[in-house]
Amino acid sequence: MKNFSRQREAVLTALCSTKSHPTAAWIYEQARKTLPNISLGTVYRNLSVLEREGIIRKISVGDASEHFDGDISSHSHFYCKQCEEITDIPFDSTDACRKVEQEIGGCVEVATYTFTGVCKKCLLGDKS
Amino acid sequence: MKNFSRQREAVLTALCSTKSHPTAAWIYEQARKTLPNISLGTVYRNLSVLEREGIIRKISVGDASEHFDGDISSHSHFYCKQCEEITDIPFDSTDACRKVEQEIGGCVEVATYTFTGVCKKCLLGDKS
DNA sequence: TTCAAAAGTAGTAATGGTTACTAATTTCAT
DNA sequence: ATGAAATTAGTAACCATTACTACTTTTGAA
Repeated sequence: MKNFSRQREAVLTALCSTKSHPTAAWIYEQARKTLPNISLGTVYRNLSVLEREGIIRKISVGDASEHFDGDISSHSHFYCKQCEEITDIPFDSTDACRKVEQEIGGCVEVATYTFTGVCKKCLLGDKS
Repeated sequence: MKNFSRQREAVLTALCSTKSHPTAAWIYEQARKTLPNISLGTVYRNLSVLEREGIIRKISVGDASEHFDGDISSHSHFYCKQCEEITDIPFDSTDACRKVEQEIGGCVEVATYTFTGVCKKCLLGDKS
């Protein structure tokens, strides 16, 4: 375990405290509760470092901003385009990664499965 | 087949003329060859309309800008983070979509599988 | 045909997420 | 301790995308 700065620790702690796949802005707000002077740039830089180190993951669902995930185990995501929530799906992609590596003769580091649609809650609650 | 405006037609033609999963900027440059006065905003608006209609698809690989795909058949993508090229993988997700729908009790409209890593060309050409 | 409503457009301004920069602070190996 | 390397707060800049506006084109019913 590396010796993280207080700021990096706060960013990681905030991210790992939730399953909501938050944005940098959300993590910034959380981290400010323990480090009121932390800056947004620091949050972005540490998220970038943590992702490069393979400690966290970045998720792009197609909306305005990037989301992050403290859970790096192989799983997938469902994005509800109505309520904009991202939920985990227990769908492993490890086998597919090996297959794709053979297919392309390259090296696959990360697989991102994103299912987009409308969640149960929104389907029921919304008469549109 | 709808009756598209010349601009919308040019955007769709440009996108369908390549397998490179281009950005809005690239499509804009292509469309300008036939419609020199087309504006970037028009390209964005038409891409957005075409996507909403299900005629094209938007792809987020995690880099700075969105990419688009004129091929809406079910397939996956490999993104080389070194040369930043996006290539097609013949990996169907239809069955997985049905599974996920049962899993969450919602409705899945699109599945995006993105494999990220380093492609064969970059692995061989680069001694890093 | 005619003409008003609807749809689409070019050009430009504004937005907002993210990155870059700078001077100051902290960390850490010697 | 001490100097180099890493990190930070704060702010400015970047740039992909969206919003806005006045104008043009299309459409469809009378």
